[in-house]
Amino acid sequence: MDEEQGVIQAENVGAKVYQRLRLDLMRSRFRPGEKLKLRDLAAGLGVSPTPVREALARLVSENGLQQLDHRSVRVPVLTEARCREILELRAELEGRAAARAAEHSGPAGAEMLLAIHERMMAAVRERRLDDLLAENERFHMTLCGLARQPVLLRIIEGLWLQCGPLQAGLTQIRMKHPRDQHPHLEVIRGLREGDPSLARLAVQRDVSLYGDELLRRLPQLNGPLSAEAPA
Amino acid sequence: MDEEQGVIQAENVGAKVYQRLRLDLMRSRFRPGEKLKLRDLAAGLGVSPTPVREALARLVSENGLQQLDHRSVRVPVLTEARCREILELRAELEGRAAARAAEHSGPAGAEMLLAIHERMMAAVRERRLDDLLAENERFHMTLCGLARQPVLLRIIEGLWLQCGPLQAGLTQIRMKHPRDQHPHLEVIRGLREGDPSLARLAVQRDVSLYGDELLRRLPQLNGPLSAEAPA
DNA sequence: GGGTGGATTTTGTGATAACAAATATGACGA
DNA sequence: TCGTCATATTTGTTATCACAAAATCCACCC
Repeated sequence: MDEEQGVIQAENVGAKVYQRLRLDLMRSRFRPGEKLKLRDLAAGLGVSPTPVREALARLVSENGLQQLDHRSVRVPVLTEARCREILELRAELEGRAAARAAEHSGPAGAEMLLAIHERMMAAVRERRLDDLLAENERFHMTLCGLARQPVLLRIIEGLWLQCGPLQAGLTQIRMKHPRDQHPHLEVIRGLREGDPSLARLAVQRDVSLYGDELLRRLPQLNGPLSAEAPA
Repeated sequence: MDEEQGVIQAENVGAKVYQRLRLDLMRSRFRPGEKLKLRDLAAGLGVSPTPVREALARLVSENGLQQLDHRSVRVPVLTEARCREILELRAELEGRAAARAAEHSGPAGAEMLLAIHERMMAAVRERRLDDLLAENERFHMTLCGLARQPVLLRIIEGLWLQCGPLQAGLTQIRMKHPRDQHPHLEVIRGLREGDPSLARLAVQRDVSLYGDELLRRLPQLNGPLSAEAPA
């Protein structure tokens, strides 16, 4: 059940289901608008509805899922305003985390991030799109973890969770910057040189650059499924 | 079950229990370190353990409660570092919300806040300490609501939830600023005059002024109960 | 009298079952 | 052929139950 995603030290079934669904949402393994059915999920995971219900309740209260009509839940369909708000907050808060990371994480952190980034670029070259999304998520979460601010990290994870379903759009983006000027590399340089404001600006550039592209594609990312719902 | 706290439009029992516990935590109705027992809560609310368990799981995933040993949960006992982090983030994010509120909420918002603040001061004079805490919470949440940024509001609520148990310390603080220079009044002036940076600075002053006092008292706020746990 | 070992009780976990509401299905009639 | 109403199925909700692990208690022994 834990595949490649590192150790999950959840003991009870409810927490396991929660972490599994949460990570799947952050890595865009569900499509916006998709309705989640209790018994289907439970059967798929080989557990009873009770712990699944617990997991869904947790995700709803983090806005990782939307409560539809007091009965069913679905993967969020974001309005443009909400999506913009999330991206603004991500830029602000991930920037803050990156600056803090640059202050007191040595070059060790930079090397860790570089390894992740290179795995991500390999995934791009080889068209392994799921891995691309997973490595990108890992890059950002690792960076924010280096800030050693657990409350901030948790908030940022929550923001990723909320815009997770749209991250799939990243796989459609052909960015025009040359390979050796990817914002991630500037972030890494900021950490390596202990330059907080460089790190902050680079992260903000990454988020807003790709965020703007996602915003442009938002209708088509939501589209196929938001049309499916009312039909 | 809904007392004075405004309309709660939760339909299912689990959500009702969740909202009840959440608001009680934000308003410091529980003491740090207190262990929450499933069957006791259920009996007290006249429901079965199942929905209570759902509510507790939601609160744990928002860090409004701490998972003790993979079995029991307790009201958080905050370290100084964590408390400081929460207060820093509150200053930043509530400041951001206040600035946004000043930009596009007219004097109507200012009057609403003034009414809440005056109820709060009345509660101070008459030593109604629970009401003091409730009105203070209402002031901050109403202010942040005026920013019309639901994602940001939710994050700030989460931060209040996490430091809620410590807010009880506010009742012990005799602040030295004259009555007509309370930071809340400056916030209101910022809104009334449409001055975002005044509103931001005033909120930040409020949070850090009272936050510093709470930090000084943190050991004694945690103390009685964190001593209770190991004994 | 104090400490240790076992039994009892407490407490959380998760599956099942009973219920209710909503949705889907299908037949009948216009 | 299409709409409508009744029925059947699906689906979420919550209480109950069975179980396991932890904590408590009590007796017994040193």
